[in-house]
Amino acid sequence: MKFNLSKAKRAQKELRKKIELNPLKKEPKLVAGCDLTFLDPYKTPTLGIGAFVVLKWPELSLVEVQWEVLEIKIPYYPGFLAFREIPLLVKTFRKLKNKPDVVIVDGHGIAHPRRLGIATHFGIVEKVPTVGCAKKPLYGKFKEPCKEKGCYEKIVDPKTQELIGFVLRTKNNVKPVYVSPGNLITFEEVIPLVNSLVTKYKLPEPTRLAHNYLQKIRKGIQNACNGKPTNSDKSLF
DNA sequence: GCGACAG
DNA sequence: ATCTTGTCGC
Repeated sequence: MKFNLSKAKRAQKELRKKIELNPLKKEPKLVAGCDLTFLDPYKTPTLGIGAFVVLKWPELSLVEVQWEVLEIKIPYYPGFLAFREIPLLVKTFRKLKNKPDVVIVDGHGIAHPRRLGIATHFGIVEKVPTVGCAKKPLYGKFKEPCKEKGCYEKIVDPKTQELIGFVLRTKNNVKPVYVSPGNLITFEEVIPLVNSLVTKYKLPEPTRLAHNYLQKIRKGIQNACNGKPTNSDKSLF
C-alpha cells in the first residue's frame, strides 16, 4: 500500500495541536542524540539502522549507546521525513535504560511548513523534550549569520512572519546549522543548549557521535553479509 | 508555471 | 541518506 501524502498532511495538522513549547522542567542531566543510516538509501524498502547515544550534561561523557534495525518501507518526501524515520527512532529510543532529559534530532523541529519536523513529531510521540538540528534548510526565510562561531539569525515563516527557528554558526567560517524547538522546550533555550553541545566540530556532540557509531555498525553488518576483508585475509600474505 | 525541497 | 582521496583554504 502506497504512502498517502494528503492523509499524512492531515495527521500533521492534527498533531500540531499537541505542540507544547514550554521551558524544560529542570536543568538537563542527560542529553541524547540520534541518527539513522541505510544499507541502500536509494531503494524503497531498505534496511535502516538507528542509534541513540546518551551523554551526561554538561561534561558530555558517554553514558549509553543503543542501536536497532528495521525495514523502512516509506520513501523520503521533503516535509514528511518523520513518517519514514520515526518507527525506527522509537524502537531504538525505547531500549534506553537512561532516559534523557532532552533529545537532539537530526532534522528540523517546528521550522517546517506545518510545524511538524521530525524533532517535533518524535517529541510529541515520546513525550520527551526535543530540539531539531538540521544541516540544511527546509522551510522559512532568514539572513546569513555573520561568519563567527556563535552568530545566529532568526528563521521566520514567510507566510505569517512567525519565528520558527534559528540559523546558527557553530564554527568560524563553516556552514551553519538550522536549530528549532521540537517539543517541550522554548526558543530561548535551544541556542544556549546547542552551543553547550558543540566542541571541536560543527555538529553538536550527541548528533555527531550517533552518526559515527552508525557508520561503524553499518560497515560491520555489511561485511558480515558480503565477503569481508579481515585480518585473517592479510595474514595469508 | 517555476523552483525549492530535512534525511 | 551511499559510493570515495586527496586537496585547498582558514
